[in-house]
Amino acid sequence: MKQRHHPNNSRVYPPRQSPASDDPSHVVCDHRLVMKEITKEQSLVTQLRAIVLPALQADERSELVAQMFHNILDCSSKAMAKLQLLHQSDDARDDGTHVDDKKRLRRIPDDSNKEDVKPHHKHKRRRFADSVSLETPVPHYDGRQWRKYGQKNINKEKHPRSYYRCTYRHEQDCKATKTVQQKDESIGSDYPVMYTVVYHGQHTCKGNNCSDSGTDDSETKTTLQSSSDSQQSSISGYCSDPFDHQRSLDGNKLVGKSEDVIAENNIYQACDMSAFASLEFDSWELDVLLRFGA
DNA sequence: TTTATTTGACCCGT
DNA sequence: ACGGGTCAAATAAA
Repeated sequence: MKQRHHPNNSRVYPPRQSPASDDPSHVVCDHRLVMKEITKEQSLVTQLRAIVLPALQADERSELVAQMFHNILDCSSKAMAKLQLLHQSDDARDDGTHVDDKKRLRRIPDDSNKEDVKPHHKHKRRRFADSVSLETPVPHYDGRQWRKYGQKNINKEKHPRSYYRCTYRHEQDCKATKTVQQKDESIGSDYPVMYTVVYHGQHTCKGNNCSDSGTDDSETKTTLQSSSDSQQSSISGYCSDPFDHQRSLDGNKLVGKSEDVIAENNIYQACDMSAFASLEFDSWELDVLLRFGA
């Protein structure tokens, strides 16, 4: 490694349409707005949980409170999952196109035989049939193991964009990738540096930490109690720092080091994980965060 | 020695 | 031609 890595950015996937028109596209905007609000709500609830639970005595009441927090987050996660389904079906209706660029729509041509025409091609250009973007102060802590494979300076962006693919890409042919880009400015002075994370493709791997749960909301039903001790004990023992912990989960050893700014906002690191709820974010992971935040 | 990251080059879609 | 996603050799770290 020659230099510190700065996963970066600003908004990668802006709202697709102006809400001004009354064509069907405004529905997509509504979805985005609602999803954004739910994400905020999840974040706030998670933060509140991190504050409240440690303050309670370890008794039945605290368990009840923990369960209630979990239920609230679970509801939000389900709502988010449903909205994403709606959002994706909107994309699917969009004449075979999807947004992956702030300036234009990328077409998805049917070039299934193109590769045969040009066998010398070193690599295929990935075509993103599905992607989910979110903003988070903890871009690497999503419970998956990622391996960085590229970084680029993006036109008109202050910070370079980092490219990650699933660690099990080769072993298990998992096609999932993600890009991380730091936003130019924070939402507010009391908020940490935010990153836009865009996930492409579904995880098909089954290896360590890589569940194959997909976005099925039924997968989020594990209880706080039952899900925590079994898995997290083997993980939380690695470190006491949220970023070290994240590194151990991610397998991206460097990424955490460059985020000193975020490290000053542990509460956000520890709590603002709810944005991943719709991305196969299991409760044990939230639980781990909770402990760090405590 | 193995594994992960960096980074310039390559490739493709627009 | 340009912008951005990916590759892969070189390099660093464990």
